[in-house]
Amino acid sequence: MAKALPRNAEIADQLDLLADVSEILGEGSFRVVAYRRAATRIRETPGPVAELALSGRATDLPGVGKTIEQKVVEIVEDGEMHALTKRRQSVPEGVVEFLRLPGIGPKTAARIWTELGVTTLEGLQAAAESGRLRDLSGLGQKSEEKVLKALEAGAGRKAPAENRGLLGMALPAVKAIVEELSAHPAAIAVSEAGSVRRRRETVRDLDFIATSSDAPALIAAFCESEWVAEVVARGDTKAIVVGYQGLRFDLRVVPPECFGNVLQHFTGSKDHNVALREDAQRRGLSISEYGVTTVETDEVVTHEDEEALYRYLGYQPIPPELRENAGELAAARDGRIPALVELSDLRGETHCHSTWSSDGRSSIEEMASTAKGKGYSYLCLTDHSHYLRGGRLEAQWKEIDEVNARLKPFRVVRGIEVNIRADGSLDVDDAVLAELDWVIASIHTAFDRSPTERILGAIENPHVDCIGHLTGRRILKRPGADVDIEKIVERAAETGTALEINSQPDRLDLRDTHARLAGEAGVLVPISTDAHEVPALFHAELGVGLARRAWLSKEQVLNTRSWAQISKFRK
DNA sequence: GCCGTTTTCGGCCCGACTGTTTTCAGTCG
Repeated sequence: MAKALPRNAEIADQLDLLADVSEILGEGSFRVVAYRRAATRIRETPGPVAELALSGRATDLPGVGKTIEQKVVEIVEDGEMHALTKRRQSVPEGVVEFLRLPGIGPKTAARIWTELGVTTLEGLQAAAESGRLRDLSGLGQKSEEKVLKALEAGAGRKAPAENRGLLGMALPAVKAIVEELSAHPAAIAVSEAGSVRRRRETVRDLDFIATSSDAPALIAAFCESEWVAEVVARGDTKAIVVGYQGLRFDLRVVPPECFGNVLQHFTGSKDHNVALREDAQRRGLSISEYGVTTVETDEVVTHEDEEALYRYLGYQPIPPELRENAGELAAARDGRIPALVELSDLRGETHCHSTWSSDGRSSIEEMASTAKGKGYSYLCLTDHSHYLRGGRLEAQWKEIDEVNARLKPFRVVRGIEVNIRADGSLDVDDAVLAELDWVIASIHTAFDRSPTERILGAIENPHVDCIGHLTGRRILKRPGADVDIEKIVERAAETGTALEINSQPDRLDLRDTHARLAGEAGVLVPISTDAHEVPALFHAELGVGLARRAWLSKEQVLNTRSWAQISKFRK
């Protein structure tokens, strides 16, 4: 068997570590920024970057030049990045962990190491407790307290991802707060901001921007809401509170004339803003949250809304979901931002369950009438295959027919979710699959046993219409199968097999970069909920957010079509 | 180390906050 190529995440981690270590060693900061930028780009690339590097095409990625490409090749050919190996020999491992503590950056970490001789988190704790940390100029008692507090909370050892929550958990709260603040008499405009507005799959702090006729009154309403468990900070124009679910909410009230500038700034992403500002700077403009300054004349222009701001800077307005510095600025400059799919474009559900699956909690009729109430015209009922053996499939069809008779012209489609076994076979015979109107094939077990080959096998089956939750990941819990996304997308496109965006809050699978690749290849991507009960049908909104992050338009999303149109698309 | 609708060399986002300081470096988002 050929040597496995390093995953993009591993390459990116090594570059980030190289950046950390280099920074502690006091090396040129622009090189450090370059390492980090390349790491982010590589982490967000859907296909294997190692393969690109080997064929000399990694330099096509923005932020990756000849030198970094060579470093990737080193990982493949020598099993290590030499620059990293060399620097790690001079910097103790524990010193890198100092960087994760609040208030400690590379300069401070280096001084704790070289001036105090402390090289471990335990040593750092001891130094802080015995008051030796304040021996360093610039550090005092408060610094010691902050370090101790963070260490006691387990910081340093914890991966940053563990502090994040699912978008699906935060979004309902965010929408409720926007609604509540908007209804306040002192509110003029209220918007969500930050990563939740970009619909990132996980979020940490939740940001709101508002304009108001009476800022302190709006701040007061925010801080005194009944869902607030703790007020962390409260001023006249800014407040931070923590809700009972443990989420942190941050409200800023700003003057109406610069609402667009502030909202743009706090929506991010950081990388998008940096790239936007660099681009502007080359044209003699300086951008901040307060406005756009023409450097030569010192003239400042502010904007009440974001669209006007982007137009002033020479771009098409860029939807928040695209602001990740992944090509959106060049596209917006050339007028190539697509019209992204919207929730209201969906016309049906393509993956859901009922009480016919033992983990389902709602009846067929409950699911169907809810879908109908949402304005859908069809719902593919795709109960798990193993609950439909021994005549149960026919019995289920009888119930479907009865429901259809009652809900006409709404249609419940006879579908199934078949399991792709560990050996790659499907757990339902082809003869049975041939009788169904919609077949989803999914991996549910043995994610590490040749997942790519098993999925490709399912794609080749003439009865399989769609692959369910491609990688099987559970966000913040398990990483999902390491699939060869390019190969899968290619065969899916050639065979006319759909690849779903599964909207379950902890799945969101295809993930954004994979869905973007699928869309570019011409694969039709349904946005499904995989709902096992009525309320989960409303998770479609999360899938739509993901599809928008993947640059997908209405035309690229399968279930923006009628069932008659989809029937024609089937193999 | 990367990059170019002024550049293949000489640039590289912007401002707030913190803790420690009498003017600022480091950190953070």
